[in-house]
Amino acid sequence: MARTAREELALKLTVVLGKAQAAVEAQAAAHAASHGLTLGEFAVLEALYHKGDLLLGELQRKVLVSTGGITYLVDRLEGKGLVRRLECPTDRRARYASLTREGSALIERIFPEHTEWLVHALGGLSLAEQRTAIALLRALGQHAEAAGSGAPRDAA
Amino acid sequence: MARTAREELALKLTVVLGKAQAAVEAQAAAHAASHGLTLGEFAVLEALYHKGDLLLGELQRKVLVSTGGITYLVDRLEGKGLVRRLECPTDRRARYASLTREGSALIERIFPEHTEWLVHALGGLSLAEQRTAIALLRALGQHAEAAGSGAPRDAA
DNA sequence: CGAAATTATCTCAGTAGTAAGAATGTGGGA
DNA sequence: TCCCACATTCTTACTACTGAGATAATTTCG
Repeated sequence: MARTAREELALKLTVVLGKAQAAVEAQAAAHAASHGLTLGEFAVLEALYHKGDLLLGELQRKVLVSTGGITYLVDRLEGKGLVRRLECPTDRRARYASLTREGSALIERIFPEHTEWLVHALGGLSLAEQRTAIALLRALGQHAEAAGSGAPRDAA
Repeated sequence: MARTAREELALKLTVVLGKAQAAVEAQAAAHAASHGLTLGEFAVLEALYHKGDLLLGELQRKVLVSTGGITYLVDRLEGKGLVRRLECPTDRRARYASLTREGSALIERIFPEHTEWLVHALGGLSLAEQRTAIALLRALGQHAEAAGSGAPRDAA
């Protein structure tokens, strides 16, 4: 029942991938929390900051939450006065999410800080190593996502 | 306000790290769910399978949940008849978590499948690339975790 | 010994999120 | 035009988990 090298590597890679991501996410979450935001809220503000007003559906796909989740997230940000909903002139089902003046000022102020935190957190790798890691993780992610449809040895 | 290469890389690395991990986790969760388990439940069974009976505190640190979380997880597994609590003979506060016969049979059966799913999900990288990724992610995780105490430019 | 600090688990209220389905609106044929 | 499939958001019930504090047992040490 000896485990193959391939299996050994897969188990180890899964573990270190999870731990590395958790550690980086914890850093990012700590920074967001220091401004009273969750990571999801930060992600919404950041998306609106860099892309301008977005339909809730577009935002939902960008932030990677469920449809119920984006409603909940935007509700919270609206409650904090950072985001508001705008009607869509061409489709009465749809709503835009849009930064308020306060939301815009907040994200403009804290996004550079956020970047600094990430630079700090990722400082364990040289720039060249980071480039290598990006390439490997991109390939890994794309393959894993594609593998999503279909179990191993699936005939489909 | 040009962004430095270092900042650009940090942002990109954070994104691809998160996506890659999410894609792999989704695969692992899908496999666990196909046997009626959450990833947390699977992790508990796996830990007990490979390490033998563990105190709840040991298990909690291994599975990376809060103290309340491990109580909840073990409650669920006890409800499913896969795990039972045993008293500790030398410390009346403590309890061991221990696989039942069914729990043992289940994890013994599905752990190899789980490994296969991971091998499949990680197949986007060659074995050599996986070794490189493991080394990089290990360094990344260790540094990020250590950076946990102390914001960037923190004097502490 | 006995008080204080520590450790181990559990309880409880709250949180961020999912999933399914309802409500509403849109647009393309027959 | 009317109908129907689809798109978009919201609602509701639920889930997995956290964090703070409660409880109880153990260890430390004056």
